[in-house]
Amino acid sequence: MIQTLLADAIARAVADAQAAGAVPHFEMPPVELSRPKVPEHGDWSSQIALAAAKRAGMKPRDLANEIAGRMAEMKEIAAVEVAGPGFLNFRLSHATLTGIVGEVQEAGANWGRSRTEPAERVQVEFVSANPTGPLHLGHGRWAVVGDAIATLLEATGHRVEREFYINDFGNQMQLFGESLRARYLQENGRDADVPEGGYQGAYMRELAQELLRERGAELADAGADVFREIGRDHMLTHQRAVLERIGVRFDVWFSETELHRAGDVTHGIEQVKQHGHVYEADGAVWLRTTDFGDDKDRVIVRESGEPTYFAADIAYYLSKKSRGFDRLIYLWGADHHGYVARVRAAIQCLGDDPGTVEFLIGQLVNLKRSGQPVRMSKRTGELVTFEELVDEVGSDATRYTLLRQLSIDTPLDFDIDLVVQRSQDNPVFYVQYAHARICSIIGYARDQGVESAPVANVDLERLSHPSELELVRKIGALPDVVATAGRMRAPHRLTNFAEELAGLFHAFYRDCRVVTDDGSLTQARLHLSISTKITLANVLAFLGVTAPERM
RNA sequence: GCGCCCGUAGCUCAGUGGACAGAGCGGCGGCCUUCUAAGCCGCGGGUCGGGGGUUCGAAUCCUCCCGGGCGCGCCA
Repeated sequence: MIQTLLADAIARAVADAQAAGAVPHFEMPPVELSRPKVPEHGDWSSQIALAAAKRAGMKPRDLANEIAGRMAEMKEIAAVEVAGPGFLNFRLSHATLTGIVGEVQEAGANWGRSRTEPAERVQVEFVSANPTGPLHLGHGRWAVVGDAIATLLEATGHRVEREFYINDFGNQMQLFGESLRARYLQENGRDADVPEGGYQGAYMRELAQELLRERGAELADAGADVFREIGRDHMLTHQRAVLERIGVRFDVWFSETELHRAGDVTHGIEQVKQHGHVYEADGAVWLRTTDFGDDKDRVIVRESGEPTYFAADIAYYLSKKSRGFDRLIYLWGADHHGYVARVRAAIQCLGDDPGTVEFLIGQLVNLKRSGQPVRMSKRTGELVTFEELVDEVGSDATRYTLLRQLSIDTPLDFDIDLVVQRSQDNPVFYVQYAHARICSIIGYARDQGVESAPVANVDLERLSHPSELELVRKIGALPDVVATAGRMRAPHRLTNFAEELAGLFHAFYRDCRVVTDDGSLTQARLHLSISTKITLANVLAFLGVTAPERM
């Protein structure tokens, strides 16, 4: 890759200058290359001279000049200049630049992927909803984001497992079972009331009707826990189906109840006791999480002898740990951020390194319709489910919108009316349109009897128009963009890239006609189009969005 | 009160300590006998919430203040 080549060359130039006595010896900071915003600053730029000037005891510009003088001969570089306070600006040779078009085609579907050393085995846990109701938009956001982060990690060379933690234990589940039983009895014409604080939503009635269709009246005498189990399974099936529809698949569905049944929670409590940090007070068992920065200590076994949810969290962590991952990523909603400190503290109470565990906290989603907030409340049943949203909006637009502009730190406004519009308000179509347009051009060329020649036989150096070269530069940036997006767990960088790339393609389309009488130019532009198509398709694939051939 | 997050154009938001802070939308005005007008071009628009500090250099890091979101159970 170009930037590693340049970085190595810079390091070598510094070493040469030191050997020649032109530059004193000093410890080199890491060499970073970036793409300047303005074309006048070249294709790649490095601030190494500014960063190292102090250590070298030289003026930045002098140091930069020493480096530049030793790199001018490189065949990949057309020019290297020192600019501003001491930036090194590199302009690639025409052959190197246009050669990117060939690189892309060689890589094909792998264009944009890279390796990270060391490669890690990573688990990403996300969504992790209660099976007491349908998924809502918040869950949908985490589903899409978690999946995209997992995909990015895979694209940068890591091995990833996606896991859904099923919160199917405790009072809420019991209440859910009782509520379902009441609805079922009502459907059978019996007298029953949904308990105080129970689940009133319309979906509970539908679920009861579903049971009636499947099982008739045979459950009339069954207890709440039977309904709890059956209801749980039905809700999970529904949740899984919606997730499938937006292309999110989990490798593991992990049940909290199973954790209890297998004795792992009890075992986990024993294990944490062995590390100290545990004491008894007020009849309960506490973990001294304040030893590791938590606000207050936390109960792990209640006065009643029941383990707390937190105890299950510890057991769950131990389960993850026992499965041998190098890194654990938890993706939680903002409403759970208060738990980060205690889980992290618990990990330290177990003597483990919290550095291998990441907690990504995402902000909430405000659903709007024509600018007006849509109220969502599970209890009253007045809610827009994620499924209804996908019905109305479609998978591509849903995914894209949820991934876009998503530093997950920012609350997201999701306006249904804007998202369903097939217009400029909706960037997903802008990007998809560029892809479809390219397909159309390739089809047109074929109709004109122009088939693309093997890229090795094409004179890519015929590409010279500014719009062509800008497009090539953008295409060449994909591996770097993917690597950064993965490292920063920031999939929205890919939507930004996709929109910029689409924009540059449209500019190219405006300025440069692909199919002309000039045979070699036609081939060069056709291959530029093909490489753009590959790049767009790969980005969209990383985002889980389709790349249509026609629109 | 304490903790975490946020505050960038009228709106929604990009911006990994670097060069004059960007995009889309909205507003106005142009471009289809030529490869998809779901497109392109032009015009406007900013005390990067505010004050201090660190740095050769700050929207970015530190600190205080203002404004907003979320969280602070032996619930899950």
